[in-house]
Amino acid sequence: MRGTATRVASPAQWPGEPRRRATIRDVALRAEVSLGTVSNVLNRPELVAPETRQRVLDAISDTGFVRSSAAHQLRAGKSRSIGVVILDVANPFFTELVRGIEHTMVEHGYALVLCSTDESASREQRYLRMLEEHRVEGVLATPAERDLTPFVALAERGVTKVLLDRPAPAGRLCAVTVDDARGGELAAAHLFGLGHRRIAFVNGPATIRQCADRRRGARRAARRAGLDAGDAIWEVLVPSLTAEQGEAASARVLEREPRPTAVMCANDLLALGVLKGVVARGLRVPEDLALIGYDDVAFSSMLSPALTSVRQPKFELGATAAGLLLEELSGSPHEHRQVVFAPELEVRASTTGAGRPVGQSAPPSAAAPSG
Amino acid sequence: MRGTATRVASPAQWPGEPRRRATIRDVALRAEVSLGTVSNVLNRPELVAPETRQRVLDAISDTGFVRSSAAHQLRAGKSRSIGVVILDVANPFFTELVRGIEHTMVEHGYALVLCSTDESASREQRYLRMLEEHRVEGVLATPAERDLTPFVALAERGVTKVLLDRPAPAGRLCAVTVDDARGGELAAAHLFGLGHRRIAFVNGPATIRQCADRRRGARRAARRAGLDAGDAIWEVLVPSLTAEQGEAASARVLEREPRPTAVMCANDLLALGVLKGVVARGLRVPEDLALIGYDDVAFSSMLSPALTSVRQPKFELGATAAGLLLEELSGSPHEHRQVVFAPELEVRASTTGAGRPVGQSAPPSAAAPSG
DNA sequence: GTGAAAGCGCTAACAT
DNA sequence: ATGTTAGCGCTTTCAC
Repeated sequence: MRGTATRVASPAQWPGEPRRRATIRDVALRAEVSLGTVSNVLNRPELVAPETRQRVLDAISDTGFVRSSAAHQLRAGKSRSIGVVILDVANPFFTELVRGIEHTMVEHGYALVLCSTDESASREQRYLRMLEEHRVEGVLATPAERDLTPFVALAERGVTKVLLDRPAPAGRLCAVTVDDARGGELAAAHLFGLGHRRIAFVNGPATIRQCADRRRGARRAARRAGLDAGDAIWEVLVPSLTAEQGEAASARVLEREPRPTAVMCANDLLALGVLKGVVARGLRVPEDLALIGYDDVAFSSMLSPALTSVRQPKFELGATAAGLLLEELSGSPHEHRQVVFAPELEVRASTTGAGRPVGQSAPPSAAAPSG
Repeated sequence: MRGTATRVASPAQWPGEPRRRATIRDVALRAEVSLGTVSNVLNRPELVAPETRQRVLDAISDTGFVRSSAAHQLRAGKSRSIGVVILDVANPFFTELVRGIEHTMVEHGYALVLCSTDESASREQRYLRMLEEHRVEGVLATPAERDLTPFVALAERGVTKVLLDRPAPAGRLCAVTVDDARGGELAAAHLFGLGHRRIAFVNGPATIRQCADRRRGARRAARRAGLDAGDAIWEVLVPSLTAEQGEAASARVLEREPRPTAVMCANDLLALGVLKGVVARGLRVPEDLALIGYDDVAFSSMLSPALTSVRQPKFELGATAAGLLLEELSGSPHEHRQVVFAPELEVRASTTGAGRPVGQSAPPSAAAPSG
């Protein structure tokens, strides 16, 4: 007789009991079918008779059954998850990137495990280990160190990997980057085009690839403008790319004789600090000093004056990286590729004065400062 | 004979072969010990003779063995991971919170699965499902909707849970919040204390609890200052808490007759927008209009003038939530608790004019505007 | 269309 | 100190 359960698969548990989670077996018992049938309802419902299927579905909701992804993964061999290793969750550049990644991965049914290393190699190490234990199918990462061996090693142990914002050793890995030299060139060329001839470049250490590349681009722009890079660009080094460092650097910039007519910063945070320092000294931007940032983070357009900046396609960067990973995971014949995005110059009032504040006519374009 | 392997546990796999991952069994074969011994080396090394242990360790590194957390979890019944569900990864408030959580959880050997819902109930639903499938031991979450039933349901299915920045139904769940009414009161009281009598409050919809609470606090401050809340505080409603909305609101604020002497914003982004709009119209902050934000996000102190704001202890909020979760997970007798943090007023130049720019003497405190 | 059974990689209790 | 063994919850042939 159907109605007589031989074993209790009770969803209404004994109160006080630490309630065991329902398994596929409990569902089978309650629906009075076999274990395999429940699995079929879960994975290939079309194989199961509608009536049976419904009974199983009811049993599932009655018991509050939720499949165990551990058991699933163990049996099926795939975790349907990927690891994302970034340098800093608190940095808007990376969070935009993550959104891009999430957008495409979630669509394909993958879960993201996000790891923020705070640029520490040991934290990175721990996280990579954890991701490997979780058998993530792939990893998207911005390496904390120059040395890529841990990543190449991981790749050789069979974990598919795509590098973010970091070129890979040719042919060994896929990578998605932005052309930072081009970005530096865009920024500097913009300033030279406006007539500036003495530019301060507030930059981070050359050990950071992005900083080195942007510097290279800026110097290229100088040469292309027929200038001597050493004369036209005066580099002010800061240890880290923060607003505090920018403010400190502004003092050094303004003391310099002859005073630079423009400041170019390695990122928007530095520019924010410079802006604060400059304004505090009673100088006007861009009339007394033009200012340009890098990254075009969300608040840049809202500053007064709005900050000219170089935009990186952060969301697309993430989405593309995810796409490459999916391609590689799909198993279709795959050649490691590097995708390089082009940065874009976003011109605003901090260099041209041409911002158009609401309800007030735009001031005339600032005259090019005398060389 | 030891040296004669009966089966190949070769780490040097056949090239072209999709290389199977080494299992504990491969390690045992290579180290010529039993499966259980390898497990012991992994989990209770003190039980294994040093010499044997070393042989196993060598075999582990030779084979590139990495334990499968799926199998581990299946057997051991614990996933050593928790889920963190936030509204928006791109919001600095949440990323600081996450850092706080990560800080304490990683110390205790837990992995974090971060989920950003973008305030969508359906995404939240999907994520909760996924977390449950992963058998996370607990969930820290900021619910996307007012309705907490999905969370309470989850809790009743045995997943430990702590609510973030959201009070819980009494005794049903743990929760960690900041006293937003108090924060609103602090901000408004500060302005009243400076002599302001006509304050514009740029606020989001009352359906957002934080907005409603901050409003309530502001009105309480008015009453405590012996003022009529309706006269002293003029609310300007915006649909979302963004800089764009702040800029738009600034126009409305300035058109009002008599013009308010101060603006209080429901968050720093709104304040940033207001600042931009106000400056664009040629008004000075705080001389013509004082401005105060909420959240004290990173860039606020770097604005010109530096923004007075109400700080929320974001990191501690996260760390405390993680602590509550750990306590509950530890199985020790536990009563659901609500921890309420006190916000703090961070006074800067945008209300007092007393900022002290580097290398320049501080201007005298702005005189209180006439009532 | 449904059920029985093998086994994914690991842990822990027990035997030696 | 080391080996043997029974599952954890699930998927997936393969019979029926």
